[in-house]
Amino acid sequence: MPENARMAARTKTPAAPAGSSADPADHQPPEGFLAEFLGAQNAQLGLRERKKQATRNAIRKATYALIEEQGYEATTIEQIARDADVSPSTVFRYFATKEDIVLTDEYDPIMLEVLRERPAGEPPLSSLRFLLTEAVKAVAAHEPEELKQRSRLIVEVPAVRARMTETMAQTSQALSVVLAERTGREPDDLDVRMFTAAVLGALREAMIYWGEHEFEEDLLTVVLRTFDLFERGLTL
Amino acid sequence: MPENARMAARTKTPAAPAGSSADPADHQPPEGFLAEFLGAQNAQLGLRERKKQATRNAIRKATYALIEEQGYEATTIEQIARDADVSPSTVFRYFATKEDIVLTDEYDPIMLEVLRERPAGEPPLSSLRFLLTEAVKAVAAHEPEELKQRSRLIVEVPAVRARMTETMAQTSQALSVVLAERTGREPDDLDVRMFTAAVLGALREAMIYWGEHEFEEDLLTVVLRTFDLFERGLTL
DNA sequence: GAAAAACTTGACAGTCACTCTCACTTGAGA
DNA sequence: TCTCAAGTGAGAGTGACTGTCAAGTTTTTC
Repeated sequence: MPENARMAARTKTPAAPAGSSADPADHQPPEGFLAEFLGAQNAQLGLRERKKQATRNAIRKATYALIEEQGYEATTIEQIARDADVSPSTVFRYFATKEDIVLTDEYDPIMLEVLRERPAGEPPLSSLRFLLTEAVKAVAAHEPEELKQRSRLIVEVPAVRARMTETMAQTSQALSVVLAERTGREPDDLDVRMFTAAVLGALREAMIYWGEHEFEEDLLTVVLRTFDLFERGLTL
Repeated sequence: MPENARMAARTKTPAAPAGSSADPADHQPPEGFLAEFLGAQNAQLGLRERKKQATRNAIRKATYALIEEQGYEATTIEQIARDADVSPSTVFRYFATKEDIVLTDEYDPIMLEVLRERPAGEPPLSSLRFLLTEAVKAVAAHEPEELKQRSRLIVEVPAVRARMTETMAQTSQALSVVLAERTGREPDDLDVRMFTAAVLGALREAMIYWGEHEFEEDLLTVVLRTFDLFERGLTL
């Protein structure tokens, strides 16, 4: 069920055959290298860990289905638990809040890793541009439907939006630490923190805009516009 | 985390008469013109309205006192209601969420008014700089203790921080509309929205930084640093 | 391969923010 | 003074979330 999506991501790259890599991976990795990290993980994991993954996915899948059918507010944890064949306690063991069931993704640690490996002199803004456009590409390719449903919820349900903002703020913090390191500053340098917060704040807005406008444009396009604006020094 | 899908329900805020600044009740010190608006309001209001103000203040006061003494989480609505001499129902009539009791301020409509009256050609960034530094000055002068306690809560209590972020996002939206108007764009122009979101995102970070560092610097100083960063084109 | 250790789960009871309804009171205006 | 709208308290929910404990299940150890 949920595994197929995961497996598909692992073996995918439908455009370019996996075995014979036509491109010698210069600095522009093939479509969504981020996604590969994900699949690579549950290769040879213990039974316990695999079961956990399955439960997690079952909960998320049940949640998305229920919300699709009856809306966010009307969907209770009890219903989710029933449909996912677990107890309500278990749902809360996997997700701290109801919003998290919808929002949680696990790209963060990967992004940090990738950020650390960017060329030494690269300007922070360029690093972020690379990171975030790649992330968007990966998500858009990996789970396009979830992405839209999630955006819809972010626009419509204040609690979900608030929770997303909070997780973005956490991401911002983590990115700041690495950026500070890369530019030789204290880990909690105010300028770096404000810079990162500004970028992520603008991206949040871009994402909401995208959802409000019924996904007319590509999300990637909107994100690129964000970075263009920053590259112009944020002059209006 | 509780669901706060309501909000917006409250906020009546009288429509700030633009020219009628002839206030007979002038018991408020003239620091920061923003503060004046506030005092001017409950001058000659009906008994009903004055009672409402009193109730509102009683609730806030009780809340701050209880939190001071036993912490945010440990403070329940029931306790607040008891101390403020009202029923729990009434507390919720005045504040949509528990967080709002701590956060609510009514500067927003004033800021919009002031923004509209800024000189025509002024660059958006300068307008925002003026607005927000004035707002900070006003709050710092008007209720310095609340400001600190609030900042402490914002740093320590995720729910409060999330709620503040959400209200800042609303402010951002409102400011964007006016800024768009002033620069001759569509009301929901993406660039303007991203710009405003970036500025407010950075300010949020600055405020948290200020709280995390035990208020070593002036809040105003930190805010000015934010605008300086933007004026330098956000180059790190 | 069995027993111990470590982890995961469901059941259950409880707390608390928040909603809704309804009868009652109080201030405003005629 | 009378009338009506607005504000209030009481009370009965709902549902997210927490904590605890006994009963499984997987992993580790000998």
